[in-house]
Amino acid sequence: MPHDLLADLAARGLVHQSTDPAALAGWLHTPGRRIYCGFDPTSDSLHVGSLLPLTVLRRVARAGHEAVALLGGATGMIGDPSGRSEERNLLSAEQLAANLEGIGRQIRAVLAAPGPDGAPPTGRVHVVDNAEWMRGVGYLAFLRDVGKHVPLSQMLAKDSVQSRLDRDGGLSYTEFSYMLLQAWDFVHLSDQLDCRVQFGGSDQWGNITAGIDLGRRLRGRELHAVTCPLLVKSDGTKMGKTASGAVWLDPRRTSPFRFYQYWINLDDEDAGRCLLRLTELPLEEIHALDGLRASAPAARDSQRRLAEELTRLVHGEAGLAAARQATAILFGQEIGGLDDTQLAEIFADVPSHEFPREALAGEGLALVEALQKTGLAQSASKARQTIQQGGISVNNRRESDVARRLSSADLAGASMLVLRSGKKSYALVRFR
RNA sequence: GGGGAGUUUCCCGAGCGGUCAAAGGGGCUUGACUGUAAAUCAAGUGGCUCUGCCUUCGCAGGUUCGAAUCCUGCACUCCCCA
Repeated sequence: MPHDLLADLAARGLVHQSTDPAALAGWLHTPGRRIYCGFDPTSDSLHVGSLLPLTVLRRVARAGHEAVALLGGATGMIGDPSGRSEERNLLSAEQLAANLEGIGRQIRAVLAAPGPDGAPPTGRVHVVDNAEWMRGVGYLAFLRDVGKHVPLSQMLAKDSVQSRLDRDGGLSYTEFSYMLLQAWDFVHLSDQLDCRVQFGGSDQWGNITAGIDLGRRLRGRELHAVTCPLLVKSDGTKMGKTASGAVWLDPRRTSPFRFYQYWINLDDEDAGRCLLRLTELPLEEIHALDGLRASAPAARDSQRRLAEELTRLVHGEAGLAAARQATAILFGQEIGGLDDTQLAEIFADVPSHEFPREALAGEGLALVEALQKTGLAQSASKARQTIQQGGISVNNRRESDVARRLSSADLAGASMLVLRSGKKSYALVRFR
């Protein structure tokens, strides 16, 4: 277990900027210190992008300190303009409540999950919602107690404000005020929990320093900031984005299998960086994996290890087992000998289409039609072309006959069969 | 307000009145190679009851045996001058 939190973060490339390192190290010298990081309730699930700050909170709790996860129940009413090019749409109260409930549950689960050593973080974990203390604050009181102590020149100088003012859309007074709320959160948490460090993505620097300034002015207290670099892939795109959308932590949005596959598919450089930044594997082990990646890239040990660690962290052992099983079947040979329940489970997140049982009788169901109905091919013409090019498989066995018809002999389970286009696009066909 | 240029199939972009479903590039799909990678190479890329048929070239009309290509009107975009 790393005892020196800052050194561990730095070694893993997790520090982008920080306030005075010496003072920070001095404060952290005492065990049991509290460090907080905020999470925006913009959706009812976190996605891969939030994994970075979340795992940092785990590191905090593993290093003998206490992690404070702040849910933006109040700030979520406003919307953070940082890193945004346009004004945010306000969330409805119901939506906000659902989002808080969803991400709160995820945060607690991830922070309580066992690490690679089998043990969960030892440090205490606090999950708080800033609506708890903001709800009762009146506008006039806030302006007098907080706003009065924040110079407009400093607010205007923030990058997040500047970049928006330079744009056509500008930003509203509401979003402009966001940083005051976050600043007050920091001061409040320093009052209540003696929490003196705020951690966040590099885009949060402006908001965090606003809190530091406020703490100095209101309390004469020294607060600290640590930001991490934004997690981007080597091709410059955001981590966690795929062609089909974001990779979510919620298994209903992104199945454990697809979550696992996301990491498996990272290129070498990204896999190495993610091992370092997102997993809790010891540095020696990560360096060993770096070596293997250089000497035997084809083995893809890094990707596999990364996918295993993160899938276990987010979806538990059961989720990891399901993802592995699905992977073995999907990337294995011919599919067969499985029952419908297993098939349905493995292909849970794959598009499916149901045909009446009679479709299999007589001359059977045209493969072209099945491909079209399942959405694997956009039209019959495309379906034929793909078959001719050798891109279509039935139960993982390549099929090159354009006139192929499916019959009951093609069923992989009692009433299902599996179609595949190319290497990775699957569809489940059910007959009832 | 005056003058000019333009609107093409997912995007950019070429298109002689017939041989244009429409050059080329990008993207995307599939294959080969491979590491479920990258790069590279190859094929495909409007639809269908597919050696043919139908629908597409801003919109609506017209000329013509025949138009994305010519004419008229309308809409929108861009540039220059006031």
